[in-house]
Formats: sequence, C-alpha cells, structure tokens
Amino acid sequence: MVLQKRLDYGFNGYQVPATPRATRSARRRGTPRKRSEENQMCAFDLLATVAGKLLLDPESSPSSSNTSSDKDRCTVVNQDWQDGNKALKVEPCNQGSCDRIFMVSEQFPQVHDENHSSKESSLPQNDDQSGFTSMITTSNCSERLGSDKMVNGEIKNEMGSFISKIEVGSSACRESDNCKLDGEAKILVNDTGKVLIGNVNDVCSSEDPVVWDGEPPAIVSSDSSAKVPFCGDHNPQSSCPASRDDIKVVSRDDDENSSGCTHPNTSTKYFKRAPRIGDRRIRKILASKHWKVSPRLNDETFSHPDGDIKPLYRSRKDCYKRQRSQMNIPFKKRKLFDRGSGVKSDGGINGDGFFHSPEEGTGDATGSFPKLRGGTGRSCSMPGQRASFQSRDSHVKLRIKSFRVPELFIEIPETATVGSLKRTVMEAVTEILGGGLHIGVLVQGKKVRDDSKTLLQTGISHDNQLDALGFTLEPSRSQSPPPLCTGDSPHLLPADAPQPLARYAPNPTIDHQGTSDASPEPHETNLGNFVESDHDSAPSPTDMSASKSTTDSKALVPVPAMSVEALAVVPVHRKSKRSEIAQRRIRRPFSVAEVEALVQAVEKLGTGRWRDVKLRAFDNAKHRTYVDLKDKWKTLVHTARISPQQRRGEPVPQELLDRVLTAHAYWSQQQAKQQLKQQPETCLLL
DNA sequence: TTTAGGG
DNA sequence: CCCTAAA
Repeated sequence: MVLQKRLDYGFNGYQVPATPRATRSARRRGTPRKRSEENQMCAFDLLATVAGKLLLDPESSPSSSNTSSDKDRCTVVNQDWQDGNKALKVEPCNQGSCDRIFMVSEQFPQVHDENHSSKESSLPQNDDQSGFTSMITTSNCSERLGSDKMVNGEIKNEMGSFISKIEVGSSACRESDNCKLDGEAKILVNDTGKVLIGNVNDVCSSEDPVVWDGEPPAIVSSDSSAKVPFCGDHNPQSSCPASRDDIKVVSRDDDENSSGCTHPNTSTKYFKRAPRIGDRRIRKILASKHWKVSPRLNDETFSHPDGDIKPLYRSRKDCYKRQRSQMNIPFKKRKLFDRGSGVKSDGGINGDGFFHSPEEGTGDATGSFPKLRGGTGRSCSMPGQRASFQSRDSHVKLRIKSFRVPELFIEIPETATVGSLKRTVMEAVTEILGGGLHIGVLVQGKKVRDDSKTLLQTGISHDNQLDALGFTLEPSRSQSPPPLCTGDSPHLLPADAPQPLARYAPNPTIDHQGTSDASPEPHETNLGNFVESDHDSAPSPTDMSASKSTTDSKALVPVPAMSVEALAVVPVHRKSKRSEIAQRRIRRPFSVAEVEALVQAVEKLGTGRWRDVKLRAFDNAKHRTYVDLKDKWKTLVHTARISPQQRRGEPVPQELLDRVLTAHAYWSQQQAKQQLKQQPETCLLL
C-alpha cells in the first residue's frame, strides 16, 4: 500500500529549473542558450520569495551583542571584506545549525570614496548578480548540506540549503567579527524553514526560541506549506527539536480549495491568537485534510514574519496583478511595467508590507511577531540614525533567513523509514535547487533586473526603502522562451484561480489501477502509483521534472497548480490561443523510478508494444506518451552502452541499465526469431 | 492510432 | 522531444 502524501511548501507550481544537464543537452541539440537567457527569470520561476528587511544602523545600536549570539548559531561571518573579497570562512557549527552567511557588498561608487568603489568594481561580478558579491559561510549541518557554491557571484545552492531563512538586518552589530561595521551585507541562510526578518540585532541574537515557536503555525496554516526545519536554528532548546526530524508530510485531498487571498487574514488571526503554538500545532494543521492551499499566500505569509499580511492583500486583484507583473512579465516588458505601471509595489511579495520598518513595527506587527523583533527591532531604526548610517556606512547588512521551496508532492510507502523520507525530500528539493538557482532581488516589490545598478541606486540602503528588500530564489531557466512561460509559474497564480488546484485529483484514485494488474511482486513498479498525472494540457513544468523517486518507488511530484490561461495574461499574443503554435513540450527527464517502471514493463512486454507499456506502467502519467517511452527506451539502450563517463542526466542505476541491455537483447532476439519464422513462410508462399 | 526511426 | 512515414 502506498501512502500518498504531499509535502507542500507553499508553492504550487513553477517551472522546474533546468538541470545543468538539461542545459547541456539542450546545447548539444543545438539550442544555444545565452547566458542572458538563462539568467532571465520569468517571474513565475520564482521558487521562493523571501524578504529581508533592510535595516539601518542606528548609531549605537545595542546590537553589538548580537554577534555573539550568532556564533551560537554558527553564523559567524568573519571575513574582512575589504581585504579578501572572496574569503570564505567556515565555522564549525556548534549546534548543528546550518546557517550560511553571505556577505554582500553594497556598491555604489558614486557615493563612496574612490577607493572603495574601485575595490568594489574589482570584485567578481556576474552579469546576473553583479550587485552582489557574496561570501558564503557554510557550517556543515548534516550529511546533505554543504554544497553551496558561489558561482560568479551567484549563489548556487545545490544541496541542503533549500529551506533557508532570510534575515536582513542593519549593520547594527558592527562590533563583532560577524557584523562588521564596515557594512557588509549579511545574508544568513538557514535551513530552518522559517523566516526571520529583523534587525541584525534581532537576528543576531535570535536566541529567543519562543519567537519562532509561534511562527510556524501561522505560516503553515495559511501557507499550507510544510515547514521543514532541518536544523534547529533558533534555539537549541527551542521546540524545534531534532532538526530534520521535523519534516512534515501532509496529505491533502482537497488542495483545490485554495482560497487565495483570504488566507492571509486567517493566518494572521491565527497567528495572533496562538502565536506560540509550536510544532504540535503545526502538525495538527498539517494533518488536517482540509487545510487549504494557497500558494500565493504562502509567499506572503511566509515572508511575513509579522503576520501582518493584510497590507499586501488589499484586494485579490492587486495580488494578482502584482504577481503577474512580477512573475510573468517577460523581462523587457516587466521592466517597463515595473516602472510606470500602477501596479507598483502595493505590497508585493516583498513589497512594503513585507518588511515593516522598525518604526511601524510597534503595533500589531510587534504583537504578532514579537520575538522576531525582540526589543531590538525598534531600536534599530531611527530616521536620523539612518541618515547617519548612510553617510558613513557604505554597506548594507542583509541576512536571509529562509527561502521558500515550492510545493512538492511526495509519495512514499508507509513502510519507508523516516530516513528514506528525509532523503526523498532532500532529493526532491535538491533536484529543484540543484538545477541552478538565481537570486532575484526585489525592492519595493519590484524586481531589480539591472544588475549593474548599485545598491544605492536601487534604493537598497536608502532610508526610504529599507523596508522593502526581498530576495527570491529563481530556478535558472533553461528553457524560457517567452511563449513557454505561459505554462509556467503556477505558483504565481493568484489564489483567485483556484481551479487549477481543483484539477488535482486525490491520489487514491490514481493508485489502484496500476496495482490491479500489477504483479504480486511488491516491487512491481507501476508509475501509476506515484506518478502524478499531468495536468491537463497545461504543461506543468513542475510535475515530474522536479520529482525524483528513489528506488523504493517513492516519488516526489511537485504539484503544478496553475492553468495556462491564468498565466497567459502576460504574453500578449499568446493568451488567446495557446495552441496556436505547437509548443515544444517541456522537458521532463525520466526519474529513476520511471525508468525502473519502464524497464520492468518492457521486460515483460517487450519492445514494440509501447502502447501496452504505456498502459501498464505509465497509464497515469499523462505526459508520457508511448512515443516518449519508446524514445526513452531508445536512449536507455544507448546510455547503457556508453561508458558511465559519457552519460548525462540523472544517473541511472547500473542495475537498471543492465536490465535494459538484457531486455533489449532478449526482445531483439525474439523479434529476429519472429522474422525468421515468417521468412520461411513467405518463402513458401512464394 | 500505433510503430519505428531519423532528426 | 519532435516529426513522419508506414502500417
């Protein structure tokens, strides 16, 4: 019996980032990808959005102390930005936290003294992320973590840190190593699926366990996203216990009921009411089969530590609009849009509402998000201080505490071990993130596309903008011809369009048919059991692409939730009829599980009966046609014949490849025999 | 529509 | 994956 469960991280859809391999293959195929193209992210590509708050450094913020706390949390950053641009220091993690710190240098030559500017310019810059030259400090958290890489200024997170936190703080803590006064931007990425946004002070001293305890519930409930605190980052004593043991798997039968914008309120309420409910509460919520999914909200909620989401959702329309503007509009257009359109930042995901400026942080915000701000929050920012800060500090400190991960679907046997579950989740996430991520920067809810701009020019660190700085994880887009965009970015879809979700049929349905004809063998692989069927016509980029299944027939299937139409709004000419120009289907690499299923089916049915194979093993995978299966088999055979070094893509277990060869040989022989048999006959006839 | 192959 | 000829 297979238990179908879904891990919902809040995002319902997204274009799965192409894996490096995919890209490679694309190139091979003569589809040159320009750097720019790759980096160009479709808003809908946004995997996660987290915002940080840019805080100004109060003259003498009491912050100095915070640094120390950081150490506790293994978030020690101590490189001298000035001296070693790329210095990377990894500090042992005392408590198993997985914080990563990125040092970001704010660049704005104009304002700064010559020296500085020159220095800055010398820093490696990526056209993509030019504005950020980062340093990453990674503490090893666990087996899987640790492969963060800095690539041309881009933060590539291949393994663990998929769930991280973003904290943005002012340079309040300038005394300590970590928090240098010289103003580096500090971004701390933590694995805890929580967002901590606040002053550096707060951040640094996020010792208050309580703070976060209360958070999860609110976030989760509204989000319908499962929090996956892998590492207890907050407090060792906090309720977030055994780091990774907290993966929550939620079974959802009624995702379709996403209520979109309405959630925020609920969540807020909830939050306020039971700000301290911890994991228990979360679990409960998660366990509930009726919780609703509202991807968009998730974003908001998630990023809204304050729980003050209202501002963001003035109206559904707004939300929708905003989203679209941010996510779907093609680069060029978006740019224009951002500037002139009225969409403006009405509290975009990372808009104003996102971060409350310290001053505002008093009212309900404080109440709802008390710990976060912890006394320091307010202290951090006095207008006057800001000014001074600016004048003397050329750096901004950012701390990214967490990023959001797109919704995932997980199916795993009840008998699977927790460990395997963890692995499965990890794989799924890794696959998503491993494809290469890009970081998007949003200021005032607007995406900053011009990487050449300095932070200052962008408004980051400017006193009037400090409240709206956001970061987004964007899958590097390997295939992002504008047209394709239509099908992407489900997560962008405003909650207003619940239908997409509705399409998602409860898994139970799917299960059986595959099993029915399945052989008694426990391992009979029938993808029907775990391969989510495609969503209608809409190419659901999310789908299998990001799913990875382990041999145990567990599979993760990100759930696409958007309808093409909904997203189509952006591409002007495309919205009417998407079928006009046949779009190339999105690439969906076969997962190992699928391969396994395929091999098994072919072993039994032989080659040449692709329709049967399809019916047998992929009946529920609508996106896999018999032609696809045939093609896959073809490539599998080829793959099996070449040396492992030449293979690309997700490595297929040798065992499977061997079976492929065996089966192929066998059936080829059979075919030959058949022909031989017929030969004589024909001869005779003749 | 399904196969079988080349692109 | 796509495109098609052929069945």
